[in-house]
Amino acid sequence: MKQLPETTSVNAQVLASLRAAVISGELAPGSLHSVQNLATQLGVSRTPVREALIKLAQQGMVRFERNRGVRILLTSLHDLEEVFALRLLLEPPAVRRATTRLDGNQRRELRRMFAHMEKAARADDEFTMFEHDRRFHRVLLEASGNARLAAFVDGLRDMVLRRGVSTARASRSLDDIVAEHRAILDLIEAGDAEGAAKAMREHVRHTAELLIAQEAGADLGPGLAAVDIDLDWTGPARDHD
Amino acid sequence: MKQLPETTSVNAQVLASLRAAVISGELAPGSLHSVQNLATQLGVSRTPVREALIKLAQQGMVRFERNRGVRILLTSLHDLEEVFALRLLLEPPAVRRATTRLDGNQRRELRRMFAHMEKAARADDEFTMFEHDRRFHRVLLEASGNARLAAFVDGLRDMVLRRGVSTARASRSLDDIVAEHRAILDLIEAGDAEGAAKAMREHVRHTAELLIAQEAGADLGPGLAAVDIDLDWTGPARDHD
DNA sequence: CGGTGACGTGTCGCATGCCACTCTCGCCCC
DNA sequence: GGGGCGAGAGTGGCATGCGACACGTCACCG
Repeated sequence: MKQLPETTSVNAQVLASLRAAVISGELAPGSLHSVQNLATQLGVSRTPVREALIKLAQQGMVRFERNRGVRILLTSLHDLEEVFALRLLLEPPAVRRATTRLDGNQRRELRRMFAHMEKAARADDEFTMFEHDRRFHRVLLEASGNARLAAFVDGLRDMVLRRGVSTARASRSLDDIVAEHRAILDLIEAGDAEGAAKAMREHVRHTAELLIAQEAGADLGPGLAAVDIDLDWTGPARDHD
Repeated sequence: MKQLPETTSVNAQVLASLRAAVISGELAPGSLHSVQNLATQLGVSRTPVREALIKLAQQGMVRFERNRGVRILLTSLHDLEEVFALRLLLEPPAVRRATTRLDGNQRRELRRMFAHMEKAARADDEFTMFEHDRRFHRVLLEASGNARLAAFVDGLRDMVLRRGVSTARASRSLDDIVAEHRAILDLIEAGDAEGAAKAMREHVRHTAELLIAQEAGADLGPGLAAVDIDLDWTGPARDHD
């Protein structure tokens, strides 16, 4: 038997497909779909589709509307604020912790992800870039030793991807993004937990500001992207830099 | 028609029942159950039970084992560490934020929850006490304006309840718990965001230490509850007080 | 001509059928 | 008597049946 034991369940495949469809915008935000239709398109029955949608609903990507269909939820400005406020609270401490706990495999994996990011950036391959960006962050989160934290933050990224993938380019080059990750990686390699945490904080904050400014601009028309939002709940004294 | 439109779906009822059963220990940690059995006991079909279990599985309370049944997961020491590390990272900033954003209704609700806690403590009604404890925290989390944060932290409490409800009494009286909440409430009422955040931090940390020490004692035998755990990832310089 | 109500279509939520797989237990062979 | 194996019961995962409800349409009535 050469048949590999890696028989991914139908449910998992459907979940991946639907998640990708929502993120890519193939299922437009705000639109309504029936489970039956989605099931037919995916070539499976309604059950696994419904179960996958339940999971997505728990994550906040869709919402069931009784006897009407399933609504693809849109990512509002407030959603972005929530996501980045949480990432600002969680990722820097996770990196601080990860720096001292990283084992050999994780360190190697982190370097590998970063290398892929660099390569993708040189090739101007946006999709691959963000793919490994996400995995870079995930390795760090898992290295913190807190699986719940890792899963939660990783899930938050889905919300952002829908807005971010195709728009981030406008305001920040792929090289800039790589540079921010390089800073984080270097400080981790140097064992500077505090510096790495601070670098991560700046990275997340920077990303947040660009995305939110852009989103606000898109909502309110061009030119008035300066919205008064404070994402950073971290400390007692906040000075808007 | 006086029939209220509040017809809770079967799924929601099943979800509540199963969650309560897991938390109360009626479904013992580590035990295996079939969907068919649970459905029969609840008087419904397999479908809503399965869907509710999928939600619980996403939350980490149970796990599906193919062709074997549904495993009720146990809360390990490490799980408690994860939960409280997250609560320490999230709840103090949430309270800091909530203090300045609390509206009239929320403030009233907060006072009401606290009053119920006091009353339950006087009546030595542990269950009602923890019920309103949870709602007290939830009001605060929601007042922070971050719904994702509120939902996430509230979900984390399920993990703790299973261990906490029947054991917390051993090391801390209900009055002590009320006192910690009174401190938080007073500082919020006084508009002292920083103080309230600090009080919340101490409250969570205190709860964590008691539960974890107790759990570690239960696991390793009595007398060696002094386990080296640092939950607090918050800042650069940690001094174990 | 405008409003209203009944009907038809489409949908979810719940129930049930079906299949492949796992585990157990007892029988049969050695 | 002991050990291996096969049949049966039980399970989750997927497919499908079924009823109640929401909404759009259109005919009918005022």
